[in-house]
Formats: sequence, C-alpha cells, structure tokens
Amino acid sequence: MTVMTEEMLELVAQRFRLLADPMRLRILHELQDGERSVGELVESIGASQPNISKHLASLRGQKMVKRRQQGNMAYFSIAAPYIFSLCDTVCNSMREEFEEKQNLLS
Amino acid sequence: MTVMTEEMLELVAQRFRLLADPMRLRILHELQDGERSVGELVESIGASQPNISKHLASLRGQKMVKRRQQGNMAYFSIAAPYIFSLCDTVCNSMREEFEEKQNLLS
DNA sequence: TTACTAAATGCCCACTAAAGCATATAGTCT
DNA sequence: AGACTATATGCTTTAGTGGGCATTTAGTAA
Repeated sequence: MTVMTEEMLELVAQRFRLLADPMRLRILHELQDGERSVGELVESIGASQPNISKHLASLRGQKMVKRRQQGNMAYFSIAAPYIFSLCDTVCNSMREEFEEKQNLLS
Repeated sequence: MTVMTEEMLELVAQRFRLLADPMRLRILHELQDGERSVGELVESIGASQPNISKHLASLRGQKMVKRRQQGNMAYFSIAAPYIFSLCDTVCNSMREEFEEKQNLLS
C-alpha cells in the first residue's frame, strides 16, 4: 500500500475540489465538444462573464484547461482528458445505484 | 453528447466534494486495507473521535462506506471501490505532470 | 439498577469559496 | 491618440463546511 503524505492528500483533494462545483462541471462539459471562447461559454451557460472567467482561471491553475488567445478573445479547451474518465466513473456508479434501487422495487 | 441537467451536475459535484477533503481521503485510504472500527481510525489517523465519526457519516450518506455494528463498536468498510479508481486516475495524472516538469529541466 | 466504553450528535467558531458588481487590463479599429 | 470590445481582477457579501468541545445515545458488564 502506498504511503500517503499529508501533502499528497492535499494535492489530490485540490483536484477533486475543482470538480466539486456544478458550474465548473458545466464549463468542462461544454468544452467537451471542443474549444470555446469565454463569450461563448457565457452565452451557452448563462452565467455572468466574471463568474465564468474566474472558474476558468481556477481550472487553468490546475492545468485542467488551457488558454489560447486570438485577437481580442480567449479560447479555452480541455487540457486534461482524464477529467472525463473521472466523471464517467462517477456517473456510472450513480447509474448502478439507481438501478439497484429500481430492482428493489420490482 | 449527454445532456447534463442541473440536478445531475449537482449530484456529481456532491460526489467529488466528498473526495475533496484530505481527512476523508485519509480515512478512505485506511479503509483500503480493510474494515476498521472508529476507534482504530481515530488511533491511526490521530484526529478526534467526533471528527472521524462525522466524516464517516458523510461518507456513508453517499454510500461510499458501509457500517457494521458489533457489540459496542462500529466497523466501517469501503462500499464503493470505484473511489480508488478515481484516486488512481488523479494520482497518475499528477505523476505525469511531475514527470513532464522533470523532463523540461533535463 | 449503576458503571463503563464506543460512537454519534448538537452547538459554536473560523475559514473557505462562490457570486455579484464595479473596475481594470488588453486587444482591435478608426 | 480615442472609442470600442473581450476578458480579467479586486472587493464585498454570504452560504457552506470542517473542527473543537460538550453531551447524548447505545451497547456491555457487573
């Protein structure tokens, strides 16, 4: 069994913390279809521009998204595809639990 | 592409939120070796008993651990092995990033 | 019953972090 | 240069949550 130092645990927790917010999950989900500008995200998600920008900044802080500037605009895209593997695992577990509940009722 | 409702995003975020705390990660890591009583966790982790109990309660609330009572004591164990898949994915990504940084320096 | 142990819970404080709003910065165009 | 647009940042408020401490609950043993 791997020894887990406090520092390691904190780093792992930080990663999960980024995924522990619906707005950021929404942003990542939008980016799953490909690169988006800040304005496009603001439009499609319906949150304020400063809000989106701040979430993008925190996602970028942990290299989950990357930024490309073109002209006046900033385009963001997924930098860490493993994110979707994480989300899929969680979603599948939720589906399984849901199906178990259904089976109990039948 | 799957449509993500606000409810779904919130549920997924809740799961990640449970993993976004070093103390809970520590507890899960201890339980990876097998079932533990609350007292054993208090001992090995070195946190207060109420603190451990509260974290266990929240983990149990999302079926990540299960509880077995025997006599006076409560034994907890992992109920959702997918947790470790999540943690491994995160740890591997951190290792990769670390190695990339090292390569840049050599 | 009482005494004892293990675990859970309630109350409080402190800290974090998300969102709103205003403002600053940076790029473009004339 | 100035005007305009897109994005980032700073400040403030507020809601959520982790931890400490005291207490309660539950199980055991005399």
